[in-house]
Amino acid sequence: MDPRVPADERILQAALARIAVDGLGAPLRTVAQDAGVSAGLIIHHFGSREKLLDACDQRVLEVTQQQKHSALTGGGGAMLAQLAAAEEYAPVVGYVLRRLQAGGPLAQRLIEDFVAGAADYIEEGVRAGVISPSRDPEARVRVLVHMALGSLVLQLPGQHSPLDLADLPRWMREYTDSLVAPLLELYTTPLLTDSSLLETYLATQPEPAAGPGGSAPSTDRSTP
Amino acid sequence: MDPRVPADERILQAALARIAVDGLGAPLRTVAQDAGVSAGLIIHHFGSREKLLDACDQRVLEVTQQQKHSALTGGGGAMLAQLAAAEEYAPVVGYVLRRLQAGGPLAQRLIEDFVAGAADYIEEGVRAGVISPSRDPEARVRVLVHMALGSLVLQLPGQHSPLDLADLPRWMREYTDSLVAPLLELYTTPLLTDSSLLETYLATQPEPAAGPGGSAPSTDRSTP
DNA sequence: TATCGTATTGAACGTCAGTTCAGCCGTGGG
DNA sequence: CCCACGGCTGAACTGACGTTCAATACGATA
Repeated sequence: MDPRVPADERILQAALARIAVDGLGAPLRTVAQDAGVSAGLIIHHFGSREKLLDACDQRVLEVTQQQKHSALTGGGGAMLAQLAAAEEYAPVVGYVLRRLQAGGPLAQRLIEDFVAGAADYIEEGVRAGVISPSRDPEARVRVLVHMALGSLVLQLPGQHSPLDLADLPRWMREYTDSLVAPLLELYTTPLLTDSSLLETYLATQPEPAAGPGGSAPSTDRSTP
Repeated sequence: MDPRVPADERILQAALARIAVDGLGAPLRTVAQDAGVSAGLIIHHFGSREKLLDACDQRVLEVTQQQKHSALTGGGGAMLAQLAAAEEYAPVVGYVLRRLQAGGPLAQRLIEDFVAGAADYIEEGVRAGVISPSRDPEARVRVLVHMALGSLVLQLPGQHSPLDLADLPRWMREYTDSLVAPLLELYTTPLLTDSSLLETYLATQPEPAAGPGGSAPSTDRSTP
């Protein structure tokens, strides 16, 4: 790899790409080889494997924060698709997908970020009159984002099958394309012909919670 | 564990439960301890760790096949919730969630099974008049199931955080409950106020594919 | 030039996990 | 009674991986 960029940066990028391809749990030595350095140097710069992953997480958050204004067209995952289209970001997107797949704190954090971003976008749509208002906008956005990201994660190859980074943009585009038609139909024509289900359900439920957190389940992630 | 049931069966059940709790990659020795046998005996009976997982997969398929007629109320994941409610099945459900999380062939297979099951259920709803017909029923079911299962998988704890089996029924119920209100709204009131998006999109697309496989992307799982 | 600190390496270490293997033990048949 | 055999164990082997460490190369500084 290009030795003009400092070793620690090379290591970070190699780690993002390698983990995107091989999944979390990619061996340190593999990352080292990709970066053209020894395994010991990674420890020297980052302290431990864990810390290296922390640095990757940090980098990811920087990139996604800076891209926050991106559109969430189509249900949520399209921001990722859009990012992945700029091929320099493919490693970051692949890493994000692997993180979402693996679960854990960063996954939750990223999901919340996506929810927040989508909330703004959806609200705009509501103001513009192209999206229906909701009784519980927070809960609705949460559901939409969970479904969009979740269905994307389900398409990932196994944790030990490689993810082809060069092919990632095409792959994501292909999948999101396959979703557009049924999603548009689903979001245009009501799935349920009878609104009595909703009404009777609402009749038995209290008003949607007003405070932050909405109707999400317990946030205790330790014993779900 | 009860020594009246044969050792190989005890091992299988221990493996299902332990993997549900600790994720795939739970050490053989841990499973062995749970089953009250030595690690060597697992190899003796199943040949290798890989083969043991194959046996678990087989067992899962038997259980889900036999439960195929279950309802998919609420969007798809509810079959799992229903199964998990019968606490003897909690290990199987946990194992399925771990498998879906990890991706790979069994995950794809299970998803396809769920799609098939949901297709029947949805079709019934359409005939009964409570669910709108679709231009592309297969694609619609696929999207619904992917979204339902995907959002569920996203809620799982990290692969190395334990999943509390005893709490699984309550946990799943809590999550699906939190989905009911926004989902009912989403499926009763059109999200998009204007059908022109759908119409203009359909105008640029050919008829939905008629053959099996629908509008799914390439089925090549090796290099997505 | 001498020196010091930083970057970097390659070998070695400890651990963990899957697998192998030699043997033990109880049971049923000769 | 003896023995063979299948279930079963525990120790040992092997490979992978994170981490440590002593040694080296290099560049800045006095």
